[in-house]
Amino acid sequence: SAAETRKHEAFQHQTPNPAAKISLTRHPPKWEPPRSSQQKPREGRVSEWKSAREPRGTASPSHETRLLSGARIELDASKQTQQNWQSKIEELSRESPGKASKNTPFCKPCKLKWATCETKHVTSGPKSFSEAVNTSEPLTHSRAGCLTASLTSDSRVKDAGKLNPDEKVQMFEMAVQAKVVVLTMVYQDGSTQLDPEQKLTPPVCGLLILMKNEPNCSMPEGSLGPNDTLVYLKLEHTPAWAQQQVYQRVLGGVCISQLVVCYKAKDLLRTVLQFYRRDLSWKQVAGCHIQDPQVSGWLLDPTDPSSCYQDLLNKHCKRPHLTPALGAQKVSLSVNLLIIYCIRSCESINNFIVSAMESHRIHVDKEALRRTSDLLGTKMKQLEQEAHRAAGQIFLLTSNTQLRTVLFEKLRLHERCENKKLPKTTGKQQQSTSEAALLQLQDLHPLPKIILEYRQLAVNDDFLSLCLVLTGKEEEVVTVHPRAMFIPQEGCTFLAADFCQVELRLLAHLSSDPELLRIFTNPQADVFTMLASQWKGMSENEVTSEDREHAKRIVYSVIYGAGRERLSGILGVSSEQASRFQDRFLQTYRDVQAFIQKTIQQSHKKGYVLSIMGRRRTLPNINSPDWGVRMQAERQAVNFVVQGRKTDSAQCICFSQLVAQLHDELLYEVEDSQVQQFAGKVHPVLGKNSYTAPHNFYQPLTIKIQFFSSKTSSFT
DNA sequence: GGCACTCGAATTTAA
DNA sequence: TTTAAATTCGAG
Repeated sequence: SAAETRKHEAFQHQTPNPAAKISLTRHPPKWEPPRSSQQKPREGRVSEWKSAREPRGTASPSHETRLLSGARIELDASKQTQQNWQSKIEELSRESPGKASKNTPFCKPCKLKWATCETKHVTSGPKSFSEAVNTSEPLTHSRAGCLTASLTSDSRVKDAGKLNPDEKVQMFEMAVQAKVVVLTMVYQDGSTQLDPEQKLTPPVCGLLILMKNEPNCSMPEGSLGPNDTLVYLKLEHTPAWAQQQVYQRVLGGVCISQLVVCYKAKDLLRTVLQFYRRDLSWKQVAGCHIQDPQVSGWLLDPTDPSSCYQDLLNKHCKRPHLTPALGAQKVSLSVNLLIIYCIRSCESINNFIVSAMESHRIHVDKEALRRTSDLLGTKMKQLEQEAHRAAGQIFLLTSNTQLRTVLFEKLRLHERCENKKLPKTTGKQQQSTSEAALLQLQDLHPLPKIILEYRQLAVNDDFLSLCLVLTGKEEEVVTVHPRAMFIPQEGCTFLAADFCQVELRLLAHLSSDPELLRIFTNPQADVFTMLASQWKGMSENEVTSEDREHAKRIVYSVIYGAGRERLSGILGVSSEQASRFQDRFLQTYRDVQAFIQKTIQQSHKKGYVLSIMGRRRTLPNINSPDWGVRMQAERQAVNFVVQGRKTDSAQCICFSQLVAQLHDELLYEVEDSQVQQFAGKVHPVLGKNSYTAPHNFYQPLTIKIQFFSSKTSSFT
């Protein structure tokens, strides 16, 4: 489904620069992304990425392949999806040759089969989704027709398409008056959202809707109450009045007091948002109240969320359930959804935020992307050659297995650093090629440094600017701005809000440790530097980057409950030293230790822990007789209290189009006229144009701000 | 036997 | 040391 979501747009997440906390990217005037559907879609936007499609395992992949792997993967997936659908459709065509010969999917603009059409216009432009849908529409007719026949052979299922006007009116009234609406998407192959997930989700052809007026669970399984109605509604591109009503009913939040239940509601919302892109905006979806049994199941037991609907039933539904014929089975399944509703105990979180986010499209500055791509490609090629030279052999730089062989079997670097402890891999206890390991080795041989630099380009994308020294004929220093390559909608601005060191702030807030709190009184300072100076007892100027890194690692280790062995592996020091660091930290911040102990104690007593938003995590193993199992549960308890609320915070702030969420950073697209107002909502400090922190918090929600202008490529 | 695809294990990184 | 995601690579 992710591939489906992204198949029409080159869309890429960027990780934040730790220094840039809120940045605003103004819409560059020279770019005019096509907004109206009348405009011609931009052509060939992604075609030059074709070369990036390469089979895995190629010994010496082209550098385009290595670049910006996010985009490559998405396009790759898009092509795969098309080809697979193509073969699937052809398969279906063989089943009914008469009709299907006309249905071979053609790429409309160039009249070629999808599989042979190399031009990517199918995958670009605002109309792409509907085009894709329309292309397979004849198929929808034939298959859905047969499906409808099998559904409507059950007299209880009404086909909305075959109702006479009076019945339609009746149905509409039912939809409005129903106390509960339960629904599921029906796919072209006759499966529904309740069936186990398939490798490739087939196109949606309609909805099966149960309008229930007796929302009790005492009905015999599979039977409808006298006032209940079951309707099959075909998904059509032009919203008919009935559909409009239903979707309004379902999505518009018209009757908020009434309940809509849908298993995997996010997929439904996303499908509807994409299908009715022109008629519906995310804002209309924002108010809907959908209960999602999948989410409820996860909330009830986050450790072991049921993988499919059947799992969920087996786990939470005590009744034995029958397996009747197809039509009846659908009824039974829908009714079972109601059973789940009856035993529900948690309020569903806002699926719509995620579905709106997943349906959103971001335009990319194709030229800038290509330039950057070439630039990074050149640099990486150089590094690759350097690495091969340093190693004395050709190997794949991205393969840790191959790198391990070169570093430790060929060069035997580990034998030359007996005084240092090199990290081992968690599983097999092999020599690690992680960053920590390479840092230890970098003075012994040129190769580790080259790999580190290479990984910075290939793996780490958490930079906003980077200087490249191209050692070609001339040396050249270039600055790259990955964020400048993404274009907001016209009249809009990207606004990125990044919580600064949320975990540490939350730890300070929860433990009320005076020393830790003191660190946050100075909003300008770097917390980890201050932390290092505080617990190592040196002045801030004396703190080296190594000290700072140690401080950072220790914070996380303490939060997650690492032992000294693990910590020594992370820091690259002896376990005695690691143990001393840890003791020192806990002595400096005594209330932190007290908080951790209190949390563990309470989890033992109650069997669960709560996040600040009141979300509960049950810990079945917290009183296990097995020491290892119990300790793991204790670590999970502390971890959930501190970490489990980042997600909660993300759910709290949503007044505008949330475009992406990455860990503790939220990216919004905001209308220019509302930027200031919105920034004020995200960050009260910005709204007041003052840096005074709100005094009712220990700053756990402080967000630093930075404006980034893509015009001048600079920060303010 | 070659080739494409899928899956799971192992490794690495981020927060 | 937790959770989540991305990637390689061998096996089917």
